[in-house]
Amino acid sequence: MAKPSGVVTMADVARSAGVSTMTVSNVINGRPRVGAATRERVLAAISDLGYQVNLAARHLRAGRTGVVGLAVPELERPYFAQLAGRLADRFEAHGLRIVMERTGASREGELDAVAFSRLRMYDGLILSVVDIDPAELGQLRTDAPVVMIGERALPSRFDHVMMDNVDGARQATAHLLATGARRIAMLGGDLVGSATMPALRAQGYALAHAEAGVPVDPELNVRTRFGLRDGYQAIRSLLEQGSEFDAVFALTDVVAMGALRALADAGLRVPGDVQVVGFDDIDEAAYLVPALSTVNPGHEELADLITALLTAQITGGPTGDPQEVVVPARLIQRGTTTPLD
Amino acid sequence: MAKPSGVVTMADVARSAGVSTMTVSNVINGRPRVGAATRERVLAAISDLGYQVNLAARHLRAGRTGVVGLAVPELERPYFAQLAGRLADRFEAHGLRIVMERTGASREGELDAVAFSRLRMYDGLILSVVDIDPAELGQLRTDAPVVMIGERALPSRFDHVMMDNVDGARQATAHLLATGARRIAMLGGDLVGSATMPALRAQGYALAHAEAGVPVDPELNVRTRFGLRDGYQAIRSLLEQGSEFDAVFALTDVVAMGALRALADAGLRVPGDVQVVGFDDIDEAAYLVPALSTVNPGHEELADLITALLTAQITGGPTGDPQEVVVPARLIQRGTTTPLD
DNA sequence: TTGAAAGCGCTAACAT
DNA sequence: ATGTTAGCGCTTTCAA
Repeated sequence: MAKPSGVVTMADVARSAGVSTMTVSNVINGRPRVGAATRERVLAAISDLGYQVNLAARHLRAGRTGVVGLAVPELERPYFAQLAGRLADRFEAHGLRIVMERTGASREGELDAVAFSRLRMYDGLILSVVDIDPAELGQLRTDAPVVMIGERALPSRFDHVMMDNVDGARQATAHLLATGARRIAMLGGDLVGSATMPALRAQGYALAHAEAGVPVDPELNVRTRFGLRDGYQAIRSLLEQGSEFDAVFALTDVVAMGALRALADAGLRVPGDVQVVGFDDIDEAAYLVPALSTVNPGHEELADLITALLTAQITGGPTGDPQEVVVPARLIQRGTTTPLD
Repeated sequence: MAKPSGVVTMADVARSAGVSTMTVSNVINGRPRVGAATRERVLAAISDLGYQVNLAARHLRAGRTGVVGLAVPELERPYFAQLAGRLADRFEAHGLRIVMERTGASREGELDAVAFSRLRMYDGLILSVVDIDPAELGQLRTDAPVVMIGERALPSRFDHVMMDNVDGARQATAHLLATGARRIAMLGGDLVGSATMPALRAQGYALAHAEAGVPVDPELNVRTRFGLRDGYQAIRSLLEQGSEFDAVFALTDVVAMGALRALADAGLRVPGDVQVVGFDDIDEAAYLVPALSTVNPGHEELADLITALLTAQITGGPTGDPQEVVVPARLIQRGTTTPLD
């Protein structure tokens, strides 16, 4: 029977089986030196009492949880949700579980909520950095396994896996230009910043223009957030202010989805009147009608690298110099752009 | 300076500030009886040393972590990702953080991975039950705050928040029938089971048919999983086997998206040739072209209820009889169905 | 207002 | 093969 409190401890099991807590611990953790008869008795007592290990206690003592944290800006962004699924598959193979939490895309969220304390509940952390300042990275615990993902950050002492934002955006824009587009609206870009996702993708956009000798019209960039509604509104405002454009480069597929809806509402045909390219190659992109042309940032490679780097840190401790890896991106042509022949 | 290990404990801070660990604890937890000067000194030492509380230790001793677990079948399913976002907003207002993990939709995952042990790391758990057996529910720790979500389960001693799967599906199907559809393909339904989501939604489908006096043709139900590709394949197989249908009830919006793509590939127009209704009202539904008619399961009410029930348990202990609440669903008519005039 | 002592449940290290 | 001792870092008494 359970104690009045309802919580059964290892000591209760030990008492009930007539052994020491150490023996119970050995049985639970599958350690070898336990007699068969004793093991049976302990197992019986465990199922009798409905005992479950207290992970907090184990963690406190053993210093590991078997849990890897994944901290992302928003839980509901398909890109991150799908990344989480891929990572969960991979880490499972290493006996580790992924748990996902959100930072709110704020410096505060990224530092305070995740790095400062929660880290202690994880064996390792995968942190999607959006708004953090490289200087503040120094505040993170030095010895905890961390892999950063996301935009290019200044050199830090953490492993860092990145997609090729600039080149991906360059490919997308170049394709649009090659098919004859000359006035390409950009949804969500940042033409002035430097190391954030919106800035990097805008750089690729500008680069493709430069390579093609086509001037960039800043009026065609709409600063916006990255929800469905944001993409919708961006097209609306472009239309309302009378801007002319023959193509759209949306900084994310989600924004592209919002844009496609707004274009349809305005009676503009895709790709006949306006071509559209997104970025991220989320699962939904291939299933839209017409299917969304987009940039695949290298999902599998990213997930493989993140897993390899973090498990190496977890099992091997600090692994020399921090790695900084960029995974190549590639354009996926689908129905929202005109094929080149 | 940190100890050689790199881990700064409360004792280090206490030593550095010339106080006891108890005073440090009091400062950190904002407890009243601490002198202003002492508080300053402690705070200075904390930021000096880069101290962070060890949540495992706190949890072990105090039994709380400030973390609420959300265990769902798949991290990447938009319905759950969007639910997570809503819950995170609400729990934040209570000073609690949501972390999300997956069960893999298996009994084993739901019981073993989540309920049995991980629960010990959370102040409370929101568990999406898919495959669990009510009998096994008895094995869960009695005293931990738990709210179950999802399908109708047999009475248990846990609070349980449900959407109205049967009535939602009934509304969707009834609308299709009212607009003249007579052969409604069902994607993902389970015509024989009883208390799972596929079975409940299939019951609503059958109920609407019965009410309209239209027979159900079991050949029009395609058993399938709930990914985009699954919806796509389901339509393909229906088409290949020559089944005729004038409407589609997809058990989830994601399946509906896959179906829409397959219909377009087959040259069938929506809603002209085939009407389509989904279920879940995920954010994407409103932005598809044409926009997806679907069933809104009451997102905000569900999130409000879950939050209220769980925070009540966390702050107030066991709250008498377990609640079982069903939130009404409502049909959202959009572009994939023919409007009734 | 502050501190000392005790112990949460578990496991590493060392007996036996 | 099993038990004993000690202590992970924190917070709850209770005392000063």
